[in-house]
Amino acid sequence: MPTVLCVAEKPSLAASIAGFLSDGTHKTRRGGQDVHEFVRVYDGQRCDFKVTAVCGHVLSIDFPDKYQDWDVDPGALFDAPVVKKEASPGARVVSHLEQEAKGATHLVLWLDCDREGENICYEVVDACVPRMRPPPGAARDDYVKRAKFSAVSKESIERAMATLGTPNRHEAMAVDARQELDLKLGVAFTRFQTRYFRGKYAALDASVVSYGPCQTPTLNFAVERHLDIAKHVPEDYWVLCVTARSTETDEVVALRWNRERVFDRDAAELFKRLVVDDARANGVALTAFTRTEEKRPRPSGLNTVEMLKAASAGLGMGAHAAMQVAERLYISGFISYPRTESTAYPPGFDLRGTLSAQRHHPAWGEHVAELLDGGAMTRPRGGKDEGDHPPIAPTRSATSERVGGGDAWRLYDFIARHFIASLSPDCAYDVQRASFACGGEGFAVVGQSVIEPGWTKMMPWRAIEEDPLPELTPGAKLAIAGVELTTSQTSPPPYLSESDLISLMEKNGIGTDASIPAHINNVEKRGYVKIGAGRRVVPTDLGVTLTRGYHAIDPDLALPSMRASVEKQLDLIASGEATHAAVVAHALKQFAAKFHNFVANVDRMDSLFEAHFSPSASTERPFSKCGSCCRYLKLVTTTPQRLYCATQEAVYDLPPGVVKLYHGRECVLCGFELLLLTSGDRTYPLCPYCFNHPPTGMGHGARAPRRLVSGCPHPSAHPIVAELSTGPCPECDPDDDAVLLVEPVGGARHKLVCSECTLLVKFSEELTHKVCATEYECGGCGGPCVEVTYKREKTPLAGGETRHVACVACDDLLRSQITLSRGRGGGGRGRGRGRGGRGGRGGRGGRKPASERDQKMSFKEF
DNA sequence: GCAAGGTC
Repeated sequence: MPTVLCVAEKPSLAASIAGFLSDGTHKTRRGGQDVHEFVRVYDGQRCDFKVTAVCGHVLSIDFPDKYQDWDVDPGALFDAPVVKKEASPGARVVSHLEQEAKGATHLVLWLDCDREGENICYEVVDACVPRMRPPPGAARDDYVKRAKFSAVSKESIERAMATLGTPNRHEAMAVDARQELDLKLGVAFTRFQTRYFRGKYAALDASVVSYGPCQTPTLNFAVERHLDIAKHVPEDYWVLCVTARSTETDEVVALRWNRERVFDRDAAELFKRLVVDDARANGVALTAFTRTEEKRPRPSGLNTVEMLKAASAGLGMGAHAAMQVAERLYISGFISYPRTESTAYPPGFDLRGTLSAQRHHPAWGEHVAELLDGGAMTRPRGGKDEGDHPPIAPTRSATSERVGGGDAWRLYDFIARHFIASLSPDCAYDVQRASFACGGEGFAVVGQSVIEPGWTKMMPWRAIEEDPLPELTPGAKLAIAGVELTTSQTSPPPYLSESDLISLMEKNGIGTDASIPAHINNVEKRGYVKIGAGRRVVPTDLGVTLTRGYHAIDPDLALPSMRASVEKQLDLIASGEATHAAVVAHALKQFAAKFHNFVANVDRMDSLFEAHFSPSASTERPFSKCGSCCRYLKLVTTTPQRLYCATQEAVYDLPPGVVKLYHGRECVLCGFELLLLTSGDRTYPLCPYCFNHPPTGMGHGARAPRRLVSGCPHPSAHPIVAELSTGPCPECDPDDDAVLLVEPVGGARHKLVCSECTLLVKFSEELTHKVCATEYECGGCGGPCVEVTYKREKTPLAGGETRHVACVACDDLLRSQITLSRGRGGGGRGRGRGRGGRGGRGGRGGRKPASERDQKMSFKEF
């Protein structure tokens, strides 16, 4: 008799399928993998049927042995071959398939109907076909068939059996491509990072510094929130709290201010006065009062992701742990298959039967009986049937003792309550909304009272809070009971909850319902995050440092968008629009380029690591203010010297030289505290942010912003330079945009230095107190004037006057007091720019760049 | 020692 071998993706499915196809007459041969046997007509003749299963993927991809050595250049992995090996050799799945395929005439593939299932089809085919004995002359497509089912129900399985097709090679190839790309990208980066950082930082106690296209974006979500918290600057705000008393019932209600809050104290006090005055004279006017019946809809069916979110947020169970508990409940027969994307039950699902099983439960049996007998039972709301498995439901009634108490009971309790709730009526409640006006300000208050609790009886934590408003008549006046101005500060957002993280991952296509818990577990295991109180995900120093590093080198490495773009390319393979080879080659080329760029610029991540993991971290001291978070930057004095923002994990390189604070002055562009850089015998203003991120639009036309000579790297067009500028350097080529600057040194300010050449213009040290740039133009030559302040006792001006505004080129007095010389100049130019920090900030301030002023003057005129 | 995806 011909033999039909059926292979499902998991043992539970094999049992269900055998049950449906044999009408329960199958016999089960137990073993490592169960085989269910029966006789049934196939293709017009009676056949022996054998239904068995694999356990997910049979094979898994890896590098050949010679690439297992970590001494191999990780960059070479992108071009390395890949091999498929048995996924779990201990399970002996391949030999089981070979054994059962021996002599079989037909193979029917019952793998899950998704891309991964399509790929497993071919893994099964490769193991089985060589051992089969197909009918003579039959083509492969005639004896290897794919069953496509949209639900695990008798109808759907029978329909699949009647409409067998062939496996989809394109979809399988898309999975092959994903496997190869994930492997190469992940392993190359992981090996490189691990070796690089572990060798370098003794304080880093991580055995593996892993990278992965899913785990890294997962970490990135947690770090993004961490940085939002770190850069939060508390802001004072004021809230007008008004309580009114109903003159009819004497009840007091607290009104909510329509402005909610204001950030200006004077404004808040003004509003308060207006309200107090009007309230005293006229009371509070009720401008509107409405009453509406609203519904809180019952839940739809429970899928895996929703279950994990609820377990984490409501039960305090980690996603990974919850999944393990769910699996145990499933194996023990208490709940249905816990891995599903569907939130709607398939048409044939026996909802009433499943509910009936709970009729005598001590905790909720009464409610269930009401639903069943009182005709109140409904279908779950909306939802989507993804065709994989029905939503998660209890399969039999159980008590805490029966399931083993603890987490198993808490999860079972939740699943059962959710299921019963989804079949219960919606919750109906009455909402009362009242609007008030007083002193030109609007106020509102909302109350609610339950009409019919419906499903919330089963899930009391989601019940409507009873909080009705007193009966109010529109047009009524209320007496004021109190007006108070309360002040508070804005607070940062909380750390991401695990439940939020799961939502973000799902929304951004990071991982699947089955792998999301694994990724979260991964980043925790690797020491990138810690799960804090309330299951909030708090990144560690290592996690923050790595993520900030990726952002400094190539943000794509950490952002979820990279995964999304790869998925798009894989879709092209699945739809047959592109070949596996073309897509893999293209993506590998991109990845390899990213890898080499990462290696070339890894020192940017290094700077961040040093701050946390090297002994030099202790030598940092608070120095100048960060314009971004308003906290102090730390000056790291080890070469190359740099400023480090601990709250934002940003590093700002500084050029060589001695840095000092510039009288607490701030850069008008970015708000960073300005520094004075002394290099050689000159001192220049320096903005640490603009030095690393030269302001755009501050250059001259298409030319990049220039940097000043003698070690000062600041763009000459920057407003702080313009502020000190006294006009073009008379010695330099006008095209060089060289400007004479007042040397910004505290105390004796009596030198002008050229921004490009080594020219020094010194005012008499004996007479001069200080020299400043001004906006005045010289009446003679049209050039800028300087303001000279003479020492009181030495002033050459009549009447003891000390201020003298004049032009250095035209004014005889000034010309007699200056000497020109050549300075030593400073060191070389600053190091490369563009490390750490954030993108540029908008805003343009200060005066016109010095070079734009229409000024012609030659040295001879001096 | 390394990824992500199945599943137990």
